[in-house]
Amino acid sequence: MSTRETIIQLGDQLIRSKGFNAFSFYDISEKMKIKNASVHYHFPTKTDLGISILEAHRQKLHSLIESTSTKGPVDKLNSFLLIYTTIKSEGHVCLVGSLATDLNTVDLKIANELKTFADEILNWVTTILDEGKTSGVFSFQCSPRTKALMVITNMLAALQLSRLTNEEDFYTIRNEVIKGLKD
Amino acid sequence: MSTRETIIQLGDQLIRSKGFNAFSFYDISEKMKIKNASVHYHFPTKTDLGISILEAHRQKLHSLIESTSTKGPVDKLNSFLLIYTTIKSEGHVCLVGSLATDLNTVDLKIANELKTFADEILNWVTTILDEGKTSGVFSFQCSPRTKALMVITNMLAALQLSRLTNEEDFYTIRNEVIKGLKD
DNA sequence: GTCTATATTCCGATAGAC
DNA sequence: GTCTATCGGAATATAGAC
Repeated sequence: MSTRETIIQLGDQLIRSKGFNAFSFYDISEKMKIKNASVHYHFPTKTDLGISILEAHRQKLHSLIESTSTKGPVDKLNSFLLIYTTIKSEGHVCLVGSLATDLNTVDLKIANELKTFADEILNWVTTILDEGKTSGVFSFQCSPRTKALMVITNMLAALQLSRLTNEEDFYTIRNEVIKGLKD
Repeated sequence: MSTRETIIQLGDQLIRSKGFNAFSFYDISEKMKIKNASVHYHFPTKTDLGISILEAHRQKLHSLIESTSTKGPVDKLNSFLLIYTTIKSEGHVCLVGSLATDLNTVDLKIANELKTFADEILNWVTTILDEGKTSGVFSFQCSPRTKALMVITNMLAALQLSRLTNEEDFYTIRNEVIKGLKD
């Protein structure tokens, strides 16, 4: 992996473990055994790094949407839920949740990129649920978009709340989300 | 209101608008037209202030639980949901969500106080849903505690996600939470 | 591309006068 | 209880050598 990619990866982990305002370029340089100034060579400002981290997440999402495009709604939803299970196994929170709580402190460019990312996630899940409802593998009363909002908020906050109440609560919520698609 | 109470109130708003690591004692002193050092007189460390803010929230919760104790489950649930609607009207996120994403950066005392607060919220909502299920005004398949986890995660993340997708999505989620208690 | 060195700003915290 | 003044540390960022 290139230096640039490593910085993005470490920055991503730091945002999701400590928050955007709590991590520093030194945190990254220290782990890579390079100097602070070297990180600035690749990303002049912290905002530049934030944007690149968001772009990497969007790219990864686009790849996942593409690679699961021929599968059924159940498989697609499992792919979506697996994102959160992976994050939980790392003990972190998701990028959207972490940056959403810091929204008023980040550069407008980051805020806008984050909004685009959130919209893309919402649109994907809405499409999955719509397909599933049409084909009959999912059953719910409200609109696919509203159900997508419910599913996403359950998973996003499951990562945050289960840090406080009980780690197992994440899986309790995850299982109930799945059950909630068959009523 | 006393100086101490004003500091707590402003600190609370700052945590929920900018996050714990992004606000400073100067932010508070500036708005109160006093000096940085005066804030430190009331709260020697930032951790001390964080603890007091959490204690104030717990106290407020206890008062709400007490004052609604004679009401029915529907009224109690509306009181719970009103907390989030009020926060939304201010454009902020909730204290639990804000501090949960910063959990790895705060003093252990704050983390423990936050966990207690989250447990108290979960226990209250669980009790409300249990009462409602027993009396028949609420209907759901899973356990009251699991349903409480679903409701809380929906509301907590609705504040965060609706900042990004659409402000109206908060109310969409809120209404769907209510509908979800009558299936 | 990475380094040393440094400029600049900001923050948490404290000492001591009033 | 609030003030002035300041210390010490940390973080973002840049200049210029290698």
